[in-house]
Amino acid sequence: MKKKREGKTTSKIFDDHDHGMCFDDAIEQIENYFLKKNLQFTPLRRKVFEILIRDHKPLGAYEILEALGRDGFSSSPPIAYRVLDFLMEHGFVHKIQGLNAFIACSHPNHSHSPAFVICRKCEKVAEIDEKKSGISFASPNIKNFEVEKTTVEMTGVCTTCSSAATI
Amino acid sequence: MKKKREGKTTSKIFDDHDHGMCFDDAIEQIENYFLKKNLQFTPLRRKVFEILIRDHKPLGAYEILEALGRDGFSSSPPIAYRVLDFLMEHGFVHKIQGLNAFIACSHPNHSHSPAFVICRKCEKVAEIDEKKSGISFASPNIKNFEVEKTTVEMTGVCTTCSSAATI
DNA sequence: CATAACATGTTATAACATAACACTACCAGT
DNA sequence: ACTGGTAGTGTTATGTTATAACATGTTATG
Repeated sequence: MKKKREGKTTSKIFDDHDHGMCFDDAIEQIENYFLKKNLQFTPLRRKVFEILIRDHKPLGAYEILEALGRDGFSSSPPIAYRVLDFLMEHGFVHKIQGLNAFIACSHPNHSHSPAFVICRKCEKVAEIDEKKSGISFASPNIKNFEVEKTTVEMTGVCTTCSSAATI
Repeated sequence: MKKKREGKTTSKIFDDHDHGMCFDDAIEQIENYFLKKNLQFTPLRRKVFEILIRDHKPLGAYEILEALGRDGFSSSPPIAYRVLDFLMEHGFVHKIQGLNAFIACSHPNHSHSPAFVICRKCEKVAEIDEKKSGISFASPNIKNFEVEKTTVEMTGVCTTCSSAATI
């Protein structure tokens, strides 16, 4: 394995929601959304989403595949990538470019341009609002260019990791 | 090839600098920087930088390797990745995460957090200032987290591509 | 029930990236 | 000059991430 993605520790910014609640809510929200949009929330799609929302940390496609395999699903790469693409299209999953990994959306009811804070030591990731981040997309439209999608990732070290150890 | 990276067309935002000038200036700037910092601007490093600044478009590591091979350098993967890492450390090259590609820095004299505008049709990329982008990092520091590096990429369609064809 | 659209399965391979080690050149201290 | 350290490059092998292409199954609909 190139990286471990274990997530030993935790910093405040990463803990501002009730995760048990988040899980149930998230499942309900995605169910409602799919119903409303007449999309199929198939067992495979449900499983992939559950794997992601359960851990609520970024998982690589091949980690998701392993989990699928353990749960009796097919685990050849296109399976994961297709479902992930689908869930991303509808905003329930985001890709963390800096980690080549995928994470369940923390704010599925907003139509938002997500921003992520990534600890390079514990690899915990928080999805944040523009407001909280101190970042602001005052006008996401640039002259002569129509922006369709924004990627914003902030990498650094969380308090817990920085206080815990030698850099 | 998975992708072509041809860059057929052009939109205003992508053309706001004199590229001939940019090339010479850039070489001079990097030379001065290396001199000042007592770093070696070796033939290999120079060549990689030239390849990138010459095209001034994002190139994949393996495209750079091909170019190195054509110019008589070794072209095994670590060669490119090592030099690219080195040039990135010093801010002369950036990685475009959305394309798994590398591009020479357009503003090497700023110490900046670059932002990129990427046309998903022609794959042209522009590096922009915070100000021009309408984006602003009002306070890149987040409570309980020290941001070391930001990734900002805006993907969409440039005017030329959108006016040229059916979406 | 035909058929179109969608979903999943499978094989193979492409594209991207790093580990580990070898070799050379150069410089500093003795 | 010898020694040892550092930096740069070269090489082999392999690890990791992602997609193409095609087959099969499943569902909704006329």
